[in-house]
Amino acid sequence: MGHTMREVAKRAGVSPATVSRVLNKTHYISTETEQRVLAVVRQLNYYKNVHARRLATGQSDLLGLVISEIANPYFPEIIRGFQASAWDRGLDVLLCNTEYDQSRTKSVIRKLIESDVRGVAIMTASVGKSMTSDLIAAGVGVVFCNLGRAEKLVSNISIDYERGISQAIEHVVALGHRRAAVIAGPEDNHTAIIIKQALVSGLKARKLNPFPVLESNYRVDAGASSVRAILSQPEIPTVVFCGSDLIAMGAMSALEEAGVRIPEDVSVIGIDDISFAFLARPPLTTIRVPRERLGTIAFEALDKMLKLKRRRGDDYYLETELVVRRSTGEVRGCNLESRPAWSATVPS
Amino acid sequence: MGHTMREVAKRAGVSPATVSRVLNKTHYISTETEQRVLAVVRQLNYYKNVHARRLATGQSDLLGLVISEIANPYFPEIIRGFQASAWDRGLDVLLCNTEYDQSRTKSVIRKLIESDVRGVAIMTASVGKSMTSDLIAAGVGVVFCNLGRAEKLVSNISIDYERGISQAIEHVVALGHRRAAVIAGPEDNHTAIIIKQALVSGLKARKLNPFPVLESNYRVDAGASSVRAILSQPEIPTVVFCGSDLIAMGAMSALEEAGVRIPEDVSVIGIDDISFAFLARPPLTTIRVPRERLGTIAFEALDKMLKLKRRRGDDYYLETELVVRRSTGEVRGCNLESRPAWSATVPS
DNA sequence: TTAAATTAGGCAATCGATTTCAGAAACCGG
DNA sequence: CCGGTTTCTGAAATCGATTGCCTAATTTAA
Repeated sequence: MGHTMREVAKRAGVSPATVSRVLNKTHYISTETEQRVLAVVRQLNYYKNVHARRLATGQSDLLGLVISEIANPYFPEIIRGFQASAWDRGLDVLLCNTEYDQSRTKSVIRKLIESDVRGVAIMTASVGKSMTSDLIAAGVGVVFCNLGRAEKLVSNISIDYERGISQAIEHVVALGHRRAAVIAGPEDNHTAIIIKQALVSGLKARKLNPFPVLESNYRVDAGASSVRAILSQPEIPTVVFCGSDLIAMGAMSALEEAGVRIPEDVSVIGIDDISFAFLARPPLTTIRVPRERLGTIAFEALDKMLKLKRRRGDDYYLETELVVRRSTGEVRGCNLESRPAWSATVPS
Repeated sequence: MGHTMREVAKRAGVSPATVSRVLNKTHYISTETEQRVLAVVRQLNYYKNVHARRLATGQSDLLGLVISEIANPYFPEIIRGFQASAWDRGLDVLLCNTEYDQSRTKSVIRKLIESDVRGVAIMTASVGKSMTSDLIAAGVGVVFCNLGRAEKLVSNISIDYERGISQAIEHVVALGHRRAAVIAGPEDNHTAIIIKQALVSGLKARKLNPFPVLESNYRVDAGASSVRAILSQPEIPTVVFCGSDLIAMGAMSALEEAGVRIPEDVSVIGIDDISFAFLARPPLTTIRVPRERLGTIAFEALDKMLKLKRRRGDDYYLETELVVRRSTGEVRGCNLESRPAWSATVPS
């Protein structure tokens, strides 16, 4: 296929060593030779072989980024932030999705080690910390999101959900809400658990005892059955806190289909601020998680850790904040007589 | 960091060659030796180095997938289809985004060649065919979407928009619509152009002269200014065809903010059927493009082409179909008196 | 019983670039 | 004009795995 460095060297009348030095600017080379070499490179349309390079240098200008699922709208901004930073430093990114599958996760990690990546950002919360011991053992730096604390070769980025959540609670309290429900993410995801706990304890602290507290998944149709369960309660909440925007949009969709108006009858709040949150009807009030920044910081955490001789990681923190749109509104007078009508339209 | 094959060989009392053969199952090895080697591999927690492997074999179990932007919800399903198929065959995928940037596209292609990928799927329509001549020259197989025809080392997948579009037109005609507008995608994207032409000619064929025919981009806030332009016309269309779901959702959002009801006042139709289309309010009637399948076929096209000795590509075709949801409805009596009210609410 | 075939596994070249070491050429102050 | 730098370049080892060629040992066939 392509030409080798040796060929370039021959045609330019120099040694391969010189070609390498010209291409990598790693040594004094006379301008004349340099030009000659570059001319041949252009003429031959020469491409260097990264595999050979990586083998020779023992370094692999590669970083791993592990997410759970490419179709989940939570991830694109993270990927973009991470990739952009990596590219700036001349590093490449190997994007891996676990598809929520254990064995697949294992082989993804194996692939990353075999590829001799310099570091790995694990941005999905469905990967147990234990699965990564092989990475550490192989000397690969790791950065987590919401999982454990910094140690050797491990950094962690904690997202402070409390702040955004307490803003959100103040917001709905100010609007007069007294009855709140929670639809949290799946139990096997530790970020979902953190969010749920923050939601429940924050609500309790304001004497809004959330009920019911349900669990959902991260699929697009999530929230529908939860909404059904909520609407079948004797007392319907006036505001529903959702563990993610996806859940919130699913919930809004199901609520509307049941004839419940948002925010007149029920307010809905999401978490993440995915790009579609503002295209939702009504535009979704949500707690923004700075995901592009999360990706950037994940890169920087790795970069810093790998530059250090003793490769101790750091702890990073990221704030969240409330974004008020139109899915939340003042609670209306307690018109309980309209409730039976909703119940009637709810599929059994 | 990790151990080398030589170490494994030494400990197992065999030659590196044997270890390689055991690991790759490429030669007769006695069960006994095999077990001994595998035991050492486990004990040492040995990982093979893919770079060395690729260099030695001159083959790179790597495929490239070029998209324009990870945040665009058009791509996730394509990526998933492509990646899944590749994984099944033991191949890895290098995901590259052009970010709609020429120079970035160039360096992405360079990277792919340097990585010695076996083939590349170019699924963005913002890459000119000319940019890929280097790939062909390097002997890398390429598969396009909606771009040119099959030739040596080149396959193409054509998406047949006509079918879905004509279904959509029949649909709105049946609902009594006579005035249609079009908001197409950006002019620098040839898929957008194809769609626009199909839309306009299909409409004309049914004597629905579309007006106005506007151009938008693929950003989330697209369509807003187009909607403004449409609402300021003396005659407002009863149905708006959009060049993508993203545009459609932006348009719906802007329409609703202007006090126009969907579908009572204006019907909206999108293209793609992205995952959010059915979470839109109202759920979006759209023309489904089978994107996961597109990814799968892209892989198969490459796989087949690269297996052939004379590496001629093939032409593939993909059908589209109308998905009717609730953003389209019967046209109402011509209540022109309500038009000035809308205009009044439109920001100038 | 001997030739041929099959099975097992080692030796060493190879892939394509990087990099250490060392040598040649040019330059410079004294 | 000479020893000492400085600047430029080449030879060759190296990275870690693969694989063609070969040798032995064992089995099979004739």
